[in-house]
Amino acid sequence: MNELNYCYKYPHPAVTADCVIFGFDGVSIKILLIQRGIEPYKNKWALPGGFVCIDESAEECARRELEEETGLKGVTVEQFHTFSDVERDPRERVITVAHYALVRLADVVGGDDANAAQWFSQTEIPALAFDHDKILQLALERLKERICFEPIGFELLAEVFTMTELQNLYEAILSIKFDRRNFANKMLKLGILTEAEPRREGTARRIATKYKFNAAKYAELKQRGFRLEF
Amino acid sequence: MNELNYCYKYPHPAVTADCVIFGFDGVSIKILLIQRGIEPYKNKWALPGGFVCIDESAEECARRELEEETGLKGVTVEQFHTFSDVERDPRERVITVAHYALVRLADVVGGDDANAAQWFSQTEIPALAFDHDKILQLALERLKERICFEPIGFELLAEVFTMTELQNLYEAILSIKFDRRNFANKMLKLGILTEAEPRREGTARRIATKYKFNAAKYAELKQRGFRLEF
DNA sequence: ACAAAAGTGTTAGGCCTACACCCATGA
DNA sequence: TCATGGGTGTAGGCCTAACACTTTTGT
Repeated sequence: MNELNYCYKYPHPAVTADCVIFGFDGVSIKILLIQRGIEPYKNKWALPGGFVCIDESAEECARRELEEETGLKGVTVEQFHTFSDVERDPRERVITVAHYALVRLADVVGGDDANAAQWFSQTEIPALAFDHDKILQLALERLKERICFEPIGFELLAEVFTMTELQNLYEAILSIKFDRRNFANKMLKLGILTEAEPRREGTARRIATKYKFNAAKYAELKQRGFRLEF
Repeated sequence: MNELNYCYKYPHPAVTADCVIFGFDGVSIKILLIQRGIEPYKNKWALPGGFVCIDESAEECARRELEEETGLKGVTVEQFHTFSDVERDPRERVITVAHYALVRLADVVGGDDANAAQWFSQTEIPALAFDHDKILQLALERLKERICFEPIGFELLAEVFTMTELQNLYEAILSIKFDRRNFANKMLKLGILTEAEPRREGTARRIATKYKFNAAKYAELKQRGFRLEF
């Protein structure tokens, strides 16, 4: 079963799909890495991902590999760049379609098989296999750009969250501090948040108002040509 | 020379790089297509592009194919999406890294060999080979998004242009009408335009002021964290 | 002379930013 | 009681959008 059974008239590159998975712990952005069990780069940390099968799209591959390697199921991944430099992989020519996804930290079941999947803060990231450092850097840039124009941040928070949590998230991603009142005003004015529970009257002044992301309202606004900007 | 000399343990897809080339004739956006000389889809119109060689990146391939098929040299192309659906090509599994570029219409020398390269308005686009309709649609969307945040429009105009020409370009891409004065104010306030020639005094009131894009100033502003928005 | 293009300013409303004090809770 | 976090409003500046008339030139 080690034979070279698949033959072509011209050389073909191999194609992989890799995933940059972002999480948020309330303070900083985290990235999910796996430790490689095989050569090359054995024992090095790397982005989850693997070879695209002949009967699946890159996105399907990314989701499949993500589940196999980290236990994450049903994650919405989005491709952001294809890395096609010639010398990316010592074994053979490999082109990678890189994806990113935002997940709630709590959803990661932890390495359900031997694969060590682990969350890292941006400051703790070890040297990565292949050109995964480069892929990660670009993913971070895209995340910053994206969160200004699409309500992707909510995917990182619990379904119900406080304004402070949301602000912390924006501040962590963009590395900017916002004024508390201005942030809340701006965010509420967008009209895509709903108060999750009726505020309690009288007594509880200290308990923060809880919000939910209102996906239906966002979809409606977007259809009308509304452009989110932050 | 028809032998299958390149063999792998697992099946490999072929990878192509295709280009959506935009031009502007002063009124509408144009797209450069080539007529295919070979099967499949022989005689159909298609995006310029071709198979990525084993020793070149997707971007290098896009530029090479562009020159071979349309005579356009030294164009800056940018990838915008990778199309990896399984049934894209009847011959074999083909994954395409799609690129776009903006060029001045005048720069296209015209089909320098037998390849018929021709500009089409959006409304005249014929049925395209493969899934190139889909690729083109996405490129148009990206162009719209992009022009709001990056000064890419200038690549479509002559080096020196009038405010009206620039406005026509924005209106053509975004399908929006702007107020003449507001458009000019907003654009000038960005600080990335330079008057190209000193205005003539006295006599010529009717002759429009000519501008140039000031790339140096834009680079400087951008480095300071300035974000272009339109 | 007529049509087409270009030059020119103002106003009102909305949005952004910066900023300070009080109250409730938990340690 | 003290530190922390949350709730709340305003004023000034800037940007935006809406809007009309005049001049020049080419036909």
